[in-house]
Amino acid sequence: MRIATWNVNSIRTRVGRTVDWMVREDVDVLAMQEIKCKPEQFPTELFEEAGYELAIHGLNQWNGVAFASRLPMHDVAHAFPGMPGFLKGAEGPDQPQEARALGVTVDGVRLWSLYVPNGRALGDPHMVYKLDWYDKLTEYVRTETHERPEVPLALMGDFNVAPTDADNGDPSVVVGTSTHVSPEERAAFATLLDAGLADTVRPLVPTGYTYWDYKQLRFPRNEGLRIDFILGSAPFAEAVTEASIHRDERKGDAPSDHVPVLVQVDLGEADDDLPMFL
DNA sequence: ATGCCGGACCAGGTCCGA
Repeated sequence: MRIATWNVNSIRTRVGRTVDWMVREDVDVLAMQEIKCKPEQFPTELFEEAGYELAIHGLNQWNGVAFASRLPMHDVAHAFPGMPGFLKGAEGPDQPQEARALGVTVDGVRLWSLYVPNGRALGDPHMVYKLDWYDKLTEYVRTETHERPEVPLALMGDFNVAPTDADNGDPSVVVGTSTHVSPEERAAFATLLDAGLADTVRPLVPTGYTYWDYKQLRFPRNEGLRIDFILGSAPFAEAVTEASIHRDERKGDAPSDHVPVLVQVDLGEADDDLPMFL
């Protein structure tokens, strides 16, 4: 199974190149972020013509997550348990949830398309929200991997953290003043992994970024960030046989500022002729 | 660098992103 994630930064603007890439790369399941539309506005036709069905979670022009899959999707969830909400000008629990998470099960694999809050600035209430979001996501992963350790689980999406200095090639993103690289955000990301996930791409793709700012010639200068990940529980991560970051998708007309990240997962199939009797 | 791009709203100006 070939599984990918892509922050498309408006699916209505990017539908052509998104479907073209999926067909070219033989993608079975794509997790999208920042679709920036409601389900009734989603351009479904090109996906369906290419043989994909859709699961869409969008509330307005902000955020929005979706899946396109060639295989049937089950158990669709519009939030993970305990997922925080956020309301501008208000703090505290029980605020309305934004469209930042979508869960589906495909071929026995639990998949999430996640758009982690940006944080906006160090000290901004939105940063408190971001860190709380990480806390609650971590708690979900702990519970899930403890209760169902045999179920392959993958968190895919835009995590809005560059976990190490090697993941930050943007000279304007500086530890001490910038979001995405602060010790608190990096600790939150590390704690999420400690809950039972592995970065499935890094071991196979040791360098490269997944995002370049539109401004300041960041892409031609290759001054980007690696903030888009496919994080897998043990049974998922052990089944990853290939991984790639598709830098070329940042080129050409009207690209997203993010590029897709793809893994090949070879999970044991019931019809395999493996020597199970051993 | 707090908005130099780019998208959504929807008609000129604001909000948002990392």
